[in-house]
Amino acid sequence: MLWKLCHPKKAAMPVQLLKIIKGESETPLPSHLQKEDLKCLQEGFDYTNKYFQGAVILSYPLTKLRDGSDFFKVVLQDLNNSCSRINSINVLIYGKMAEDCAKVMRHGDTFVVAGFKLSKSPTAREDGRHGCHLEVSEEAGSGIYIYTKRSTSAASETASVSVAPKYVYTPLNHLKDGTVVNLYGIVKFFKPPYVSKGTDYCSVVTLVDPSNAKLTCTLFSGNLDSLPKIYKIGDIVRFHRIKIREYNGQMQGITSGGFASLTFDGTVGAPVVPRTSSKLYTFLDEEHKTIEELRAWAASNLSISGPAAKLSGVQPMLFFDLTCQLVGKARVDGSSFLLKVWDGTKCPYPTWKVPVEARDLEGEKGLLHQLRHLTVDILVYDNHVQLAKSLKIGSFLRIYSIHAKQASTDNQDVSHVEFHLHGGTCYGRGIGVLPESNPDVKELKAFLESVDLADSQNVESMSSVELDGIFSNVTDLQSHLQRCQQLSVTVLTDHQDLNNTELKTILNSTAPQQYRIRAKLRTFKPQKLHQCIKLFCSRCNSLKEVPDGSDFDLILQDSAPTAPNPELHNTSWYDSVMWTTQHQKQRKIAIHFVKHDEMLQEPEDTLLMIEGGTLKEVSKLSRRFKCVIPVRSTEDDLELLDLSAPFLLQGSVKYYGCKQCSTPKTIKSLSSLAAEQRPSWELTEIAQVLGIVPLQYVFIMKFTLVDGTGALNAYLFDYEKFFQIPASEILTNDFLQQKMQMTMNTLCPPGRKLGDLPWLECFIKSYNITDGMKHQVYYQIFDTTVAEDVV
DNA sequence: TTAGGATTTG
Repeated sequence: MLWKLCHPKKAAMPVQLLKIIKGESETPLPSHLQKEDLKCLQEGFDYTNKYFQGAVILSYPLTKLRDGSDFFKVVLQDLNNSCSRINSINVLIYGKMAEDCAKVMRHGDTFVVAGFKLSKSPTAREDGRHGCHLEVSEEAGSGIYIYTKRSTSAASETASVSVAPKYVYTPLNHLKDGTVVNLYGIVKFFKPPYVSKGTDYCSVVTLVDPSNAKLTCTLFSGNLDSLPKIYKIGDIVRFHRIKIREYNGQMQGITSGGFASLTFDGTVGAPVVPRTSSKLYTFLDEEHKTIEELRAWAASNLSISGPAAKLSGVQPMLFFDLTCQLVGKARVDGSSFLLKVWDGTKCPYPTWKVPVEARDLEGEKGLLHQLRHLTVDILVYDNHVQLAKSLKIGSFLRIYSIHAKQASTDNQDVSHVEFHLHGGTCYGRGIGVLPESNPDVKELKAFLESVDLADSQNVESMSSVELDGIFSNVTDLQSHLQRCQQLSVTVLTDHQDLNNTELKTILNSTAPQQYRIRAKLRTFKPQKLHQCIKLFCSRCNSLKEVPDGSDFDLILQDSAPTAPNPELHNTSWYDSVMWTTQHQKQRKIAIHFVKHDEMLQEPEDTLLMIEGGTLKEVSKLSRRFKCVIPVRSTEDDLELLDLSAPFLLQGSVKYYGCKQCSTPKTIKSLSSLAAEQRPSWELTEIAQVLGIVPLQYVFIMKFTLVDGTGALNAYLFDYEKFFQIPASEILTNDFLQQKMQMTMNTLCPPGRKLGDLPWLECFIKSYNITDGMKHQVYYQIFDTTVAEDVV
């Protein structure tokens, strides 16, 4: 059966039409609805989840009530009870539904009325119909489905038209005991679905909304798929037909018949795509707006914690949520089960390995071996075992509230970290499977693909037990180490035909010249590696320190009092949204989404400009969108902030402009890029149209090289080539920092005698610097890179 | 029916 959802073009139209294009003549009704026969209809019963079906035998003209609203009356005959004395009933339709029904309905159509109210019919004596009539309206959450035999315009296929119910949503501070309601809420806390002690899965969800009321819901379902697909705090849910009860003096939500949910990403600007297992649901433009409003409210009124921890950021003794991929799993005993997972980063502490029988370990052997230094063992207990067993190798998981337990082994003083998912569901402890479409999974997948597996196989980081597994005997191991010591840990990317020159010869020669050398790295500066990253202007050749994030925060705070100028909103080349925070100082935030061909692009391709945002908000947006430009309003255009602040953020990288060389232009200049065929939003292009000379991130280090004939200091000036790490990314990437630290440990292993240091093959050039009367020769490393088996 | 938020103690 093929359903087509015809979305209303304008938000003003409150109904949605569903048409069947091909297939059977009968349309399935929402599964929570139960059929009620005419003879069973009795006053005083709840017909919220019931429906009555009959043929239209009579209809009255559409009229208006005194208050101006529409009213429409039809008579339905119960075809199953055609021989009963009373076989017809009046249906009174109010409001917008009346108008819609009058428009589409014809005599002979089959009419389904769902979620109605039953009242005494004042005309029963005269018309001889049922003693009660049905009352139907959008406000009551009613639904009307009309089946018709009429042919459609093009083909004579069976078409059915239904007027979908319009739902009324109750704010969380207006909930009453014993009612069944529809509601929206922002997830403040949740327990991912787990196996209850009864027959169903259970999920506990606590919601908040702008009324500031809180509601904890206990949801049960035998079908895992029909529980809300919540992945993180801050997600937004829409619940239909949730029952409200009082428990311990507080309102509580609980699943009732016909419960249905939609879940949305709570991030401002993210696509509004509902997550649901239901194939048939209503979602109107109006509701789209509700989601956007809730997102904006949450962004300014709730503190939703940042990204979850990576293995590289594990803090011993604490609990954390981990987004990861399942590589292996194994049975341990009746009450515990082992999951082997990775997230591409390396845990900085020694971690335990749970001993299991090789035959019990499920997963691809080759991959398990290849990733052995990056995977961690998570032991899950009790109620989590059943779910853990059912997980598929390769799937992406979010494991909530893992305990990083610090422990030491009896025979060793060295402590290690153990990962436990204890029994119970306190603090949302549990396991959730994330779909591949999840943005966090997409990001993780891309990262996992970028991980160079050679990184983790550095001999330095292996224990002797692990080495024993690779080298079958001690002789093998020794010869491997010797080979490592003789081979160069760096290689030339050019000039391989040149012969080596001794350092003594170079020191005694005039500059400028170029040499190939073979030397050892005795020491280097700075020892604190983060200090070697600088910003470089290639126009004026100046070097600057990378500003601290707090500088940027201050600039943002300083510009916050300049309120966004509404006259600059929604131009031909960008769409704007603005809202005001509700806590403390009322702060106005505006986001301008740059369009292409009058359309918004996917977030990952979108450039946006933000006014009034905090550091946290700006950083969050830059992770989701391609480019973020912080701006402020003037009278006639948006402008960049002070050049001490980044003029552009991409992912976690902040790009700065040279204060000496830049002449910032108005933001309007960007519209020329937006109009391009395929705006690529490249840093250099954006900088150019904005009149900015961008500063480049570089590694600057001083290497003290020795070769037995002499020692010289050579500078390393590198964007990416030498370490094979982009200088722009290392400051915000733990993994790259570890990688660089490991590389330096290999080039210059701490605590080694000179004779035990590895050889470096380098290309250097000498040059003259004259500072006043002082003349000096300097050396710089170039066309050299760290050897592949080192990084 | 189940759970009803508020870390296991392996």
